[in-house]
Amino acid sequence: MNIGHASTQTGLPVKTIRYYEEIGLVAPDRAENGYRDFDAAQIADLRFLAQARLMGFSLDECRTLLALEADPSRHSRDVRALAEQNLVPVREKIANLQALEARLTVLIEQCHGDEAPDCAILDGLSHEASGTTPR
Amino acid sequence: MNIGHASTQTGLPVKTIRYYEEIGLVAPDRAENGYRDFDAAQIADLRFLAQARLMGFSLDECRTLLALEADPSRHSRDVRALAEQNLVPVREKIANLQALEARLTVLIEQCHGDEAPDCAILDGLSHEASGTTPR
DNA sequence: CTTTACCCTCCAGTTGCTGTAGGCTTTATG
DNA sequence: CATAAAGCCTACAGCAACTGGAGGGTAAAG
Repeated sequence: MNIGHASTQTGLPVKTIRYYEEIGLVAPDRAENGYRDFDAAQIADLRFLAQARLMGFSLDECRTLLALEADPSRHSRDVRALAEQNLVPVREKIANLQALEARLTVLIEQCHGDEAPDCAILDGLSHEASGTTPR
Repeated sequence: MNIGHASTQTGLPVKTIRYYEEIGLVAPDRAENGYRDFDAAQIADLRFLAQARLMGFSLDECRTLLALEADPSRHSRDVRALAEQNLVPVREKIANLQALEARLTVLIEQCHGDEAPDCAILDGLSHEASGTTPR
């Protein structure tokens, strides 16, 4: 199966598939004309990758997940640990974004949104906070 | 005020401040020894930038916001439009992350997390979905 | 006087792709 | 059968927004 077909089968853009090969996530054979040739197992891997990416796993985590999937002596505990690790930053991001959304919404509500230059949003950005420690 | 001091005053890492200069967001003077020299207005700009970044604005949007802040003939309507534009992807991201968190949580709950290889998470990644259209 | 702490510039790397250029191969159409 | 369109290939550049490191000058402290 050539790369275009693999793309329609997995939902991954052609470029992305080539990239995944480049970084060693899949290793398709090559036909005589140099075209990549994916077999069923590799298509399954690509689908797995697509799902794992959707679930927020990094490509590096995906690599680990693929290895776990291929390893019959794996422990589900290890997979679970990885998934739990992944959940932490997701929850953090949600919390941060919600806080952000709240602050922005308040600022927007306070801004008149008219011809005048006075603006609660600019004021908020100017006079708020300071003193977070830099690295 | 040299860059280290500017960093403690604004909470921005030294490297980031240099980067902001490189892309033209601030233009500090230079002392005779070549050190950057920030005045009060520039420190205020950096603080503004730090806040705006925290609020999720891109550096490009920050540039626009800084220009609006400096422009006495601005209309608060324009600022508000920008802030509202910014809110849309924030809300999208929240929704996506929440969906993600839900799916991941379910998978984790279903996974035994023991010595055995059977794993609901791997199964979920393998057998779920397909057929999203590639670009 | 030497150590330590800052400062400088320039270059490379990060993540996960995406776009473009230049050039084969295969397939469809006239 | 000739040509054109589609699909494949490689290789390089670029995106956001920094971060890290090398290599070297300057300034404040002991």
